[in-house]
Amino acid sequence: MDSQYLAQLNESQRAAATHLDGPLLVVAGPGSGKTRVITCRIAHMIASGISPANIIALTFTNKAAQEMRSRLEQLVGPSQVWLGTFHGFCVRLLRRYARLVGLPEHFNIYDADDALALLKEAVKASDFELTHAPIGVLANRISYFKNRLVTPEILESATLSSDEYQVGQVYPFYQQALLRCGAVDFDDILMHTATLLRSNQELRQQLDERFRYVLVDEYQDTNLAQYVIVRHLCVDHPNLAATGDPDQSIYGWRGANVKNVAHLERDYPDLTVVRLQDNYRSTPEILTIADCLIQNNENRKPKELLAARQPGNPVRLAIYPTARAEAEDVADQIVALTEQGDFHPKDFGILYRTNAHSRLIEHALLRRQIEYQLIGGFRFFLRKEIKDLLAYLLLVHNPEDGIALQRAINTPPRGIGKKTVEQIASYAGKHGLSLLDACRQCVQFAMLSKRATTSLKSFLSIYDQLCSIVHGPLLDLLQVTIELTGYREHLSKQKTSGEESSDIATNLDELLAEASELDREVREDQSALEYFLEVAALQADTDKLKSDRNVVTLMTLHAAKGLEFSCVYVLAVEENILPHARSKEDSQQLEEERRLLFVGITRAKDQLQLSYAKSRGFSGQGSGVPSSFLMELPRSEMQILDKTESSYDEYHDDDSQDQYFDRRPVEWDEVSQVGPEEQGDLAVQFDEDCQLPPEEITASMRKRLGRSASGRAILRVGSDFEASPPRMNMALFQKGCLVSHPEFGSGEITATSGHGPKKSATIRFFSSGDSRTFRLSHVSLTIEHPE
DNA sequence: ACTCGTAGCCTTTTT
DNA sequence: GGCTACGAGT
Repeated sequence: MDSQYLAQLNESQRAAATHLDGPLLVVAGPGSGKTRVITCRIAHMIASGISPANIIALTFTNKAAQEMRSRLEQLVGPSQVWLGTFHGFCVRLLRRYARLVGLPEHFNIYDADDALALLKEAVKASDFELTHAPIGVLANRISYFKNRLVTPEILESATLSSDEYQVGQVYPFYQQALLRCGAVDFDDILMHTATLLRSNQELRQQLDERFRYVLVDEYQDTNLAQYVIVRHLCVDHPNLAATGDPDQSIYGWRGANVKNVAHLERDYPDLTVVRLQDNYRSTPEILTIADCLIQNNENRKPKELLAARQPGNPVRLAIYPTARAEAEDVADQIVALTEQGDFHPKDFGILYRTNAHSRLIEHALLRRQIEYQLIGGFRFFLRKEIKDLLAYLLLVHNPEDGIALQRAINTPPRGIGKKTVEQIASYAGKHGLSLLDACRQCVQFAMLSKRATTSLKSFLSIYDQLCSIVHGPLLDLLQVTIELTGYREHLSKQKTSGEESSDIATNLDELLAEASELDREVREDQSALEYFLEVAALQADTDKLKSDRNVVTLMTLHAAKGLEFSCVYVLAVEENILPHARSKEDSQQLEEERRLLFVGITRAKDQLQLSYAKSRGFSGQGSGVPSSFLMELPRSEMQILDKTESSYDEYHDDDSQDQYFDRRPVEWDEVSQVGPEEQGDLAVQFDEDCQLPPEEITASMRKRLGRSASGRAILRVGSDFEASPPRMNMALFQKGCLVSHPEFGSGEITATSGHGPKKSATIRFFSSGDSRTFRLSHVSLTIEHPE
């Protein structure tokens, strides 16, 4: 029975899965069967007599938790194992022990919008001018503080750089405001929990005892707060099993600290480390590319990716004239591949750096009537109509919630304007009242205009009626809210196009459906309302991703972590986009960007295309410069699809959807030889006479990057190693040399560094004036002899 | 108090 | 290209 599922595991997987007591670190490369190991391990633990109630497994996303739960259920059926996200777990704890950290039990959870609104108020209240930092930056800084457990109190006694000074001034005000509203933001959820565990020994011991076996997934993405939480749960029972991959650490900007992985060895000297290096997901071609890329990270322990699969297709690097062409071609490819019947829509994942990049590809897919699901962007619960209604529920749940009140008080518009709210707020401030109580007193003492008083009365009456049914079914509560507020009438009055209003109606229905579903699944000891609000606050959009829908998936690289697709397209691999412009100053951040691309690449099972466009529609960004990461990839191992020199208009004519076929005259297997007309074009000139020390020659030099005169797509595969490997004298590339780069044109070498296969040259290009550094073994340079 | 128009601002990535 | 915040008009 035990052996049934253990037998499916390889040796190291089994070692990890059968480890019971004591600290364990599983370093699991992409596609190495990590989730399977975790679920098998839990199953094994239960089979070995460990009570499921003593086991907790923490993930970052609900999606990951669900995946794990369903796979565990396949093995052992429903169990009492605590399986959930960090945030979900922490909220549960905080609900129970709210008072220990100074929170009301019915605290509300603020999403980014609410938190930002509150921060704005706090900034106003603090009387500091924000001439320099935009509010968003401020919010990020505060978030960063919180993730590192820097409380306002600590901040007081700290010396701040001028950069941090402003944040230091505003942060305490913001935190006070949250407290007054009886609310927490996302970061508070972790920070308060860490505080709770740190300052309550007894409770800590209790929980340590209760959760004797702790599993943490994606450990490389834990921040200090999460580290502290986990650490405090694993003192008396140090049975912590962390799984992760430092190469997939992509949340440093959110305070995640890869060093937490290394700290495990410090904290637990008897740590058992298991490495899962066999990759069952991707073809060797894809893994080679991934490996070449990630090796460029200096700050990294070498790690191998061992391909378990048979060779497949080469990875493709596609170059497009415009972002539009990129989108259209990718869509064409998907049409072609699905029509051939080899792939289904659900096999495709289209990944990009920022949400904004989804637009063009969405258009392209829409026009071809390819169904897709877009992950990220705006979440369901962030929609205006949803938030409007939720504001009432939040207020009913927690009367202190000033942000919710301000949203609800005049939606739908009932004549309570800014001015009135200001008066109420100032009255509340003076008397130390919540906004809601201030409202009541203002009505009672008739302190406002008659009109405002009447409106306020009706608002308060709605509120009171809702409160009276708060313990009933959630569905009723929502429906009564809609009725009493006249929300539907309000919507129909709005001048929205038919399409939009039907969208909104659908959203409302969906909300009601969700509510009635929660009514059914809510546990006895829990308030349906509270549960609902938690779900609304903590459910990310990625969680709604449904792998059973047979549609193409679009999402950011971040959201793609943990997923896999047969065919992956990574769009806009361009300088200032994939190494994002804002991450280039700092080498740490740059490496994180590299890991991000690594994550993208390793999502692919069978086919992978990386692409960039020479021009990308809107202003400034991504001026068509390929990502420096692409320079780190061996062209010899890739297929180049260059669509830049063809006439895009011609290609783009309406009924030209077969263009993709037309322009792939060369099949995968036929591409080893170079046509005669192209030989003169060979990008690399070889000096046959020159004797080289062997280390000056690398396999990667045996490459050919070709492009036909007509500019038609030329496919090259560098597997023809036997075909007289040409030798190039790297010594020829010296400072002052004039060279030509296949993608950037002519330039001058301004510096060289390194030796042997690592030798690289810095080139200043004449056209752009930019300097870039290339590893010579990875780039095809032509030496230009000035005649 | 609300609606409509425009100018300036953006733009990472997410629980 | 898209949204938001702010301002003038009703």
